[in-house]
Amino acid sequence: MLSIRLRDLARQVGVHPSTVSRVLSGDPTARLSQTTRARILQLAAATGYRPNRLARSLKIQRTQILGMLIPDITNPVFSVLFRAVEDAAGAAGYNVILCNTDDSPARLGQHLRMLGEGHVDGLLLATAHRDDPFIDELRDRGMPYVLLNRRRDASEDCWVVPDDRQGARLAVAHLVALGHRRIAHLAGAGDISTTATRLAGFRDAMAEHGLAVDETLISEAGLTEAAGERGMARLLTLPADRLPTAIFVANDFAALGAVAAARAAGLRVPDDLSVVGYDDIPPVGWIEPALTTVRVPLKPMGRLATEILIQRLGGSLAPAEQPVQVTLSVDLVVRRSSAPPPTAEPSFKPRTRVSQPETLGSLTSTVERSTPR
Amino acid sequence: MLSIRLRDLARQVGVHPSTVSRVLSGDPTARLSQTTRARILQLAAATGYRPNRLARSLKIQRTQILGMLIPDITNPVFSVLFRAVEDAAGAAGYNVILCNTDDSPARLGQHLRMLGEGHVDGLLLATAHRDDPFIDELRDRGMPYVLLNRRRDASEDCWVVPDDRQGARLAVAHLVALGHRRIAHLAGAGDISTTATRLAGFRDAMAEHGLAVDETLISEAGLTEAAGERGMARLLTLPADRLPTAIFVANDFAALGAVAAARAAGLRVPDDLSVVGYDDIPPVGWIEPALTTVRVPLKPMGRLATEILIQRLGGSLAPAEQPVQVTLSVDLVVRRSSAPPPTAEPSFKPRTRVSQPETLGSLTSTVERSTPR
DNA sequence: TGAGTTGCTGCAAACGATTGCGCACGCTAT
DNA sequence: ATAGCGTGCGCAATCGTTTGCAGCAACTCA
Repeated sequence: MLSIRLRDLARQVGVHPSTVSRVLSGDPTARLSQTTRARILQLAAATGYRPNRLARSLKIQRTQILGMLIPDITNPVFSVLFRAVEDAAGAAGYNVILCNTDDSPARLGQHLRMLGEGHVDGLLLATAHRDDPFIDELRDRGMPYVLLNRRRDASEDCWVVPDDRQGARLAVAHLVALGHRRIAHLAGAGDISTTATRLAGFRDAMAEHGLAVDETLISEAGLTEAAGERGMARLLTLPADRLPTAIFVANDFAALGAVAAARAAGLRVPDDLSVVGYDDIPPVGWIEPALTTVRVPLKPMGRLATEILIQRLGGSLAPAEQPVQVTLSVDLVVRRSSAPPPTAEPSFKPRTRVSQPETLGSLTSTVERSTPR
Repeated sequence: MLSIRLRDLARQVGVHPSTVSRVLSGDPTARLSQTTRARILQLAAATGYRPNRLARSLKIQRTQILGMLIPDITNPVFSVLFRAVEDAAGAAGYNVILCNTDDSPARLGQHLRMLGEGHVDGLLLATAHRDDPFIDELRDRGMPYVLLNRRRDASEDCWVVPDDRQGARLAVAHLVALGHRRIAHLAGAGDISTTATRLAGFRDAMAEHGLAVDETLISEAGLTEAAGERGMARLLTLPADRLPTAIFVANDFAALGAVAAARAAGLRVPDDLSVVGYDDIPPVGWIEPALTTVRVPLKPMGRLATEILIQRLGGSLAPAEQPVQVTLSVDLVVRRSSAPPPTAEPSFKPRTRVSQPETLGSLTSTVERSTPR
């Protein structure tokens, strides 16, 4: 990249580099004659001069680059999240460096080290664990960041997360309304806020409906399709009278696995077993049966987190500022994987409206057309 | 990011900054006493010193950052591609800035301008059009780049693309072997190399099998689900005796749309209509019926392109070097969306082996288990 | 003893921008 | 005539590194 420099421009116009800099950066305090301004502008346009951002960044201590860490871009949850982040960042003149960690502390640390060496102004983190020590380090070094999707426990971090407690309640309320009583839950890792909250929400919702939680129906499986298969397979070893008639799964991938395992065991979905997933990634609308799931507002989350981060960067970086913590409402998308349980008559209250004063989110459910696509 | 500087370290140890720099960057030509070396290393570790990459980059004229441009990360084709790129880049010590263009020239130009201002060492482009003028500009400015997935016509660019001609032939050979004679094609845009080549390959393959191409069965639709629906709907307006019994679609998204439109018109897939897609994005293995499609080796493509780019960066940047141009073999994944045509008896040669001396790729097909997942 | 070699480190100029400060000029007011 | 002020621009330091070159001691060899 052999490029023309500020100095070259200045020499050609016959002025000092500082003058060119002032003209080009539109310094409002500078008093410049219209003639030199015009000559500089014209020559800059003619030569196609582009300032060297590297030098500029070094001087002004800002790169206009953000870093984003996610487990895996191949997962639609994160690709949608990133897309929203990149759009919002681009609109504000920022670029984004994206790093996949596979939730491995080693890769996380490695990326964080690279990013911490000065090339990024701030960080969007979608990889947080509930007690993540890496984030403390960032905080100590004064690197601005916002957590996305997952958050830490009792922290002073800024974050934007979905209302997972509400999501779990919507799912359970839906299944209960259909007539289910024995409801299982396939949980994710306990050290991740999203899945931990979904589990807690599940327990709460069961209690609110006066249903005892059978601990054998709760298992920590994981968030992959394979994990869902294993978790479901484990449940299916229970004696027939203790089998669940419905299952709420911590995310859509695992739900896909659960459906596969149930079918492999000869069960029909939703006739013999209702399945509710979480996230609403696009493919689950296409499969047979289309999955009932909790929709997480990924795009607004990504946009919001980015705007919060950028605002922090622009403003005073006083670390004493109040952290911004946002919980976004989710909603239930009812498709074809959920139905009344085999033996039961349909619930006498097919559309129960559960009171839940302490959550902000609405309890509305979206019902989608379920015609073949 | 209040950070300790090289100078601070030097002062504490009582040596000149240059000495510290030499120790820390492991300069092989420098002859340094073991004692100073040890003291510097120790203090650096103790203080957690991290060199400022920005300053370093400015000096050495390399940022260790790559840029990648793609239409949309939300499309699995590109998220898998990016994942492979990021892995390969990370292994070589590079970060990657990712930009979505939505195939819009405006956004492309905007991103290219930002990236061209000095923060990236090279570019991976998955957005090329067959006569892309933006790329000429890059070339003129001496910015190293490698095209990925799509390429330009008759150019001196480096690129890594799938063998789309072979892919189209595999698809057609498969359909012909099943007994199909009236085969339609839903094409993508003509100014993009992948889809243009798939169309050309389709024509060639039909000719090779002695089948006339009915031009009314070829339509340029687009690469989205909606485009596939529209394209299929258009075909379905043909009189019954001119309808195709099979359709080869330029990508999986459009194939999904085609399946939906066919069903909406009362056709069964594959009983009344066979559908073959392209790319093999993960969801098409989950849907009902699982889609027969051409698998593109996205991960190897991404890895290879990155390695080529990085090698160029490391070596002499002589622009006179021979461009590296790689075409990767694809293969056919036979699932459930393709079957013999309604009226015909199965082909007498169910597994024809077509000779195609001029392509390098093998003609093997992969047959997947098609049990419900 | 003196010239040449080797081992270690400092000096200072880059890289390409930004920016506080001050100088010189021309104008007005006293 | 001189002080005072506004305008337009140049000077030079700075951001935090890297690196070619020079210099100085101690040691080797004739």
